[in-house]
Amino acid sequence: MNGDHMNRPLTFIIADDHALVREGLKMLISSMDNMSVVAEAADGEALLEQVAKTRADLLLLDLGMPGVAGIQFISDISELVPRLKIVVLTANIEPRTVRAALEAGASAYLTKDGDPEELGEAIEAVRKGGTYLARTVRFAISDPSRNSRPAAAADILSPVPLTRREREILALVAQGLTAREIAERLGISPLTARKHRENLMGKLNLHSAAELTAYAVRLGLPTA
Amino acid sequence: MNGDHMNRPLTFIIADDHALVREGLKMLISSMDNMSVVAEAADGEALLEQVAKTRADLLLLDLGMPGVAGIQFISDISELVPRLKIVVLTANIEPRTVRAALEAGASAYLTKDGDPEELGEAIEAVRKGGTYLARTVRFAISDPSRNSRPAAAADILSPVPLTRREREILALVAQGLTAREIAERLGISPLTARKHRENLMGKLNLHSAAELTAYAVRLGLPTA
DNA sequence: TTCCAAATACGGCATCTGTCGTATGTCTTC
DNA sequence: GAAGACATACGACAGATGCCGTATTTGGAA
Repeated sequence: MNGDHMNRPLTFIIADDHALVREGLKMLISSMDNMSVVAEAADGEALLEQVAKTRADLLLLDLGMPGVAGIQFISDISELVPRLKIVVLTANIEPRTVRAALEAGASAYLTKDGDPEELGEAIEAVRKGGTYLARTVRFAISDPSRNSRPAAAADILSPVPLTRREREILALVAQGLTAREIAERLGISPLTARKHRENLMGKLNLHSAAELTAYAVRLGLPTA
Repeated sequence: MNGDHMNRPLTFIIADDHALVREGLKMLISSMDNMSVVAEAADGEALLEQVAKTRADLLLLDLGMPGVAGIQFISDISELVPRLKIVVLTANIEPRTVRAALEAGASAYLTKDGDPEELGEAIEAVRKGGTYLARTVRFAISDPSRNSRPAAAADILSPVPLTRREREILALVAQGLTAREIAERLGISPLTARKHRENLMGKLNLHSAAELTAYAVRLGLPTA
């Protein structure tokens, strides 16, 4: 074992909206050599605050947090504090999301149902300046040609950037609101709300409110 | 009270589909006095196996597991092994679900975003033969000691048991299928599929496919 | 300043959905 | 064998949705 990383402990920020999960992760990380958790956050706002206040090396980020508009949040942070390595930790294994997270600046992508050992492997890889992908999502990137998905261009096509408004609409759809309710909530015409929804479905290659809802909930958008 | 609980450690089964979360919970519990985790399970089948094989005192059950048809699973287990105390651990805070879980035989109901201290409090309460409700869901139950007597108007919605077919339909709705697609999948008439869906919404007091989908996904039904 | 993407808004049309009925066959259970 | 729950099936009607257009305003980038 090389002793160079024995000097200064690696410092972590843990961002997850479930306190119990945070606690568990904290114990996991603290039980490793030379690792210490210096901050935690349960929502996007608190996270930004902690990122600014502490000088952590590594951010363990649950993509399913409230106030964390998914991918957008990653690019914001990695632009703001490039020094901070971001390890995404989520249940979402959609190729779209994995690609987008990496392109947004994440250094690693772990899934919650993966082998806990992967956490250590990911940390090691990231510490060395590399990247790491959970075994369960490697197929999403490594070999696109062997991916026998029928859904062609639309599905694959990379980050699928949603506009701010579209993300807002998506979150409301995920709560089960109709176009009319969304329109009322946002103070716009129902027809406009419908159009946004249409555009969303077009971009995501989905074809019903139910599919859109399932997608949004899986993405971790607030559903209540 | 007999002091025999100091001799033998309380034994746990941890059931959660996220390996990382399981690991975290295991460390949390192992760090407590006289507690030990004797088994874990990532899906319903494995859980039943472990329940039969080990003689654990306490089951920490994530309601969002695949193969765990929510509430039904709780009544099955508590009927099979009444000795085993069930602590529900989930993100779902719907009054309906809380009530249903308790009536199905759960001894405690914790939420993942609750204070980690609640885990200890719940275990203590359950060990003594009592029940425990997370602070965030206490509002859901007016009087936890009585559970068979309807009291308020809210009882119209109370723990409505879903039929097997309805749970099946619910899972398909959660995947974004339309009535017609569900009908094809199950080999029944689209009108029948619609009727099942209607009944579902009636029982759950929901009013759109999107709401139904959000509900199903939150319940942890498979969404892909 | 020009240009473009984003947000706004509207309409038509086929289809699906939500809500109300009614009805029949098959089980279990009493 | 009667009662009840469950699964099946159909119809009507209003409203919402999915999909196709078009068009105006606006704010920021080139």
